[in-house]
Amino acid sequence: MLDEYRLAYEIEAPVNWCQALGTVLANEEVIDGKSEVGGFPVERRPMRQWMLRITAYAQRLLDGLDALDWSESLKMMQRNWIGRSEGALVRFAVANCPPEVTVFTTRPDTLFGATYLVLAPEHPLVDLSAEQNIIPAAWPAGIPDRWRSITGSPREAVAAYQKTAAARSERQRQEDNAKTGTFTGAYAVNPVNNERIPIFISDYVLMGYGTGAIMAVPAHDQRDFDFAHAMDLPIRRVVSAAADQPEAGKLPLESPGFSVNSAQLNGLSSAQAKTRICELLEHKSLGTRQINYKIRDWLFSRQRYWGEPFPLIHLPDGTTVPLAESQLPLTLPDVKDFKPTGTMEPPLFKAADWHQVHVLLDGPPENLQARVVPPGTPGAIPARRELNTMPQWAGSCWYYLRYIDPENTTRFCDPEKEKYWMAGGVDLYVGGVEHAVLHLLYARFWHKVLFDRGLVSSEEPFRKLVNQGLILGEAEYTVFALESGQCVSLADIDPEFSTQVGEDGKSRIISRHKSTGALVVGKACDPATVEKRGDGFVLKTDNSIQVDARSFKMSKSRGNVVNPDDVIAEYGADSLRLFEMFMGPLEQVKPWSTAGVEGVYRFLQRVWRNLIGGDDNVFRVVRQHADGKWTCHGRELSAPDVEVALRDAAAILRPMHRLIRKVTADIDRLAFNTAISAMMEFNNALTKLTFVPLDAALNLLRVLEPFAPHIADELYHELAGPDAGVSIALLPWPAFDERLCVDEELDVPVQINGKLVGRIRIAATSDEPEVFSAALADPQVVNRLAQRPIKKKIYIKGRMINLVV
RNA sequence: GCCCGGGUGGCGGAAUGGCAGACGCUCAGGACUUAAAAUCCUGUGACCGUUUUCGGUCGUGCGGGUUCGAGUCCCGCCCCGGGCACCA
Repeated sequence: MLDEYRLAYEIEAPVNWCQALGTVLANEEVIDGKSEVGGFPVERRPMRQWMLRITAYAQRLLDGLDALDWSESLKMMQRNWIGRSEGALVRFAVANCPPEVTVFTTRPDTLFGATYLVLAPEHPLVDLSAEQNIIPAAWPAGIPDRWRSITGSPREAVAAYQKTAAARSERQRQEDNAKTGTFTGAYAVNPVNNERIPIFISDYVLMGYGTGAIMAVPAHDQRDFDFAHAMDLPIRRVVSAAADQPEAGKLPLESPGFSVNSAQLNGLSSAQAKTRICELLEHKSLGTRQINYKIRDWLFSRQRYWGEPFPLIHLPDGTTVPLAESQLPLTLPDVKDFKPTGTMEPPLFKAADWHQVHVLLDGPPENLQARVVPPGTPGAIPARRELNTMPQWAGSCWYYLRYIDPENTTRFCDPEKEKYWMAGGVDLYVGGVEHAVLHLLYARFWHKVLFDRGLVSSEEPFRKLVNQGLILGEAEYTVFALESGQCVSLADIDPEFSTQVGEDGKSRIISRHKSTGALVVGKACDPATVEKRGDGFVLKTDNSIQVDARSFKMSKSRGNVVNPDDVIAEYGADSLRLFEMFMGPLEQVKPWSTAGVEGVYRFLQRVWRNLIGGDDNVFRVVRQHADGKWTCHGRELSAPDVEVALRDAAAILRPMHRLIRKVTADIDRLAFNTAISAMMEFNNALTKLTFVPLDAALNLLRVLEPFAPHIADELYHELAGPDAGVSIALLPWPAFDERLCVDEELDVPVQINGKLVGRIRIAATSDEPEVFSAALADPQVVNRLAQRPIKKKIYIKGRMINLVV
């Protein structure tokens, strides 16, 4: 319960029904009138469904974003979805008719410019079957013809328009911005100047937002402006862009300015006028300040088998009570057929022996619980289980909490463990941006509910969030051709491509020839047949033909899907994993490259060969024992070999410390690609050695382990033998010595006036005067200076010398 | 239209205001091989000159600016990707 309202409630309302999926969907799961999963058409249908009152948390979901370490774009998506807007409710009396029309406006300062009202076609005050509607029996005298959509009575005109509007899907409404509507025959009275203004209905006003009614200010709103033009309605300027001229700024002027033609508001800035008019309206009880949100309640039931069943029992008297706690958790029944029924009934409807039950009611009247008992139990009444199930988001709203304490049988999670792991939210959460207004919004909502009930210690679930970039399909080159087969340059076709799915199920890119308008069809071409020319790519055989080069989102119809199982089968899971991290920055969108996987696969093979030898079984890892003896694969090294081993150990010492430092720092900043480069460089250095010191080998494996765990552990066991322990993953992370990360001698570049002229070799310990004298002694530098006097000397320690002449 | 993110070789990308192009892919040449694959070595931003080992000029989407020094900071554009959009 929240403010006397249940957080979960059942309501009969128009919902998003998707026939292809056989279920209803939440608003968040519908994109441009199609299902988010699969892209199937979605229609509005009235159904009785469960809702969660996420709107009650709208403001807190908005406020909570500020402190989160999430990308600005992701926060923006949530802010847009929640859609807070500040404004006022204003009540308009209807002439000769008892009901009032209440409108929501974010621009109450333009009230004097309201020259008509518009109601959504579904608005209750124009519902012809309702007792209290505002439609008069006959048209008022002298109205223009174009105000009426059809000849006939106002009731007929309204009914006709409602019918056309209902036939247009939301998608059609969005695509067609032309303004249509009809006069209702009724007039409203503008409360600030008592002017009689006509009331229209039009589908540019949506029933689902605000009050479903607007005051139209055509001078300061593009949509109202368009409608006023279509209906020949008066346009009255009430805002000027400049304080000192009454007519500044072209109409429609939507940006704030200074009030004009607005009686007591004249001269005020739009912001001041808003405050003043709200005070006035509130004083006269004509309106109130109001904050509106776009977000709607969350439709939480689905007609699917695979989902958590609701622990609810419907009683014969029509009431619904929770299942007895002793009978939780409620699990799905075993069924043979779990497919959608093809009707609007959920699949569980078919499990009659599961949902038809007998129950006993326990507990106080305001908190009844239903306990399922065998039929024939004295006092038992017949009842029915809830047939809908929860959406897939239900589990993802709390799994991160359950992971903390998965074996707990009495609570969802031990409070002590919750405090330890969740202090301030999950430390780092990595996920796709496609969850922006789905999982990431829902989970925040649940978490706040749990917080309010004292069940979790933080108000937000995910403190830091990183969106990994989408992996696109392999780069493709597309050449366009006419139906005759003649190739057309990219420059000669309309840059707006569209995609068409052919009879074979494959999609093709099509466009039109710029001058002739003829159809051109895109066709993939081999990368070997194109070359770079200027900003783009052209055919090698005909340089006048430009081709399109880009990567596309993987999709079945395009046929560019890469299945990770196939990659694993060919290169192994380590290679796949490693390559995904090597491709580039985590958050960036990047194209797939099978040749690239080959590259990291070769790297792993080189590591293997460096450490335990290849087919030739030449073992190279050497270890020094406590008694000073050196062995390689159990054999003692000869004296000359010991010399070599000592030299190799000295050569690899500093690179090894640098490797550990680099990987440690890069993991911290999630720069996995550069961490892997560092390992590759180190491994290349190992290749040049005759003998690989054991600690260099083990440290490489230890830092490689998080990236390629299987091969790292395998090699570790090979090298460490019986002392290996369970896994390299359990060994502590290696330490590095900052002093051993710097070479004893450095090459420092020398610039004259910012231009590179040479480089000098200095000891790492050299101070500034020593460096300058070394630089000025360098023949190359002396030559380039050509006797010119030095005005300024700049030395950036260990990195750069710049001499200004 | 509004709001984010991004433009660096043939490609993916690297670079606390300090040697642009690390690392990998691709391609070319060489070694090994009867041969091929695999592997190893060398080269691989563009242009120009000596045509050798070398030297020069230009170069991080475009145009300006700050600075001894700019891929990096500032101002103005262009292009690409993503999100939102009849929400009053």
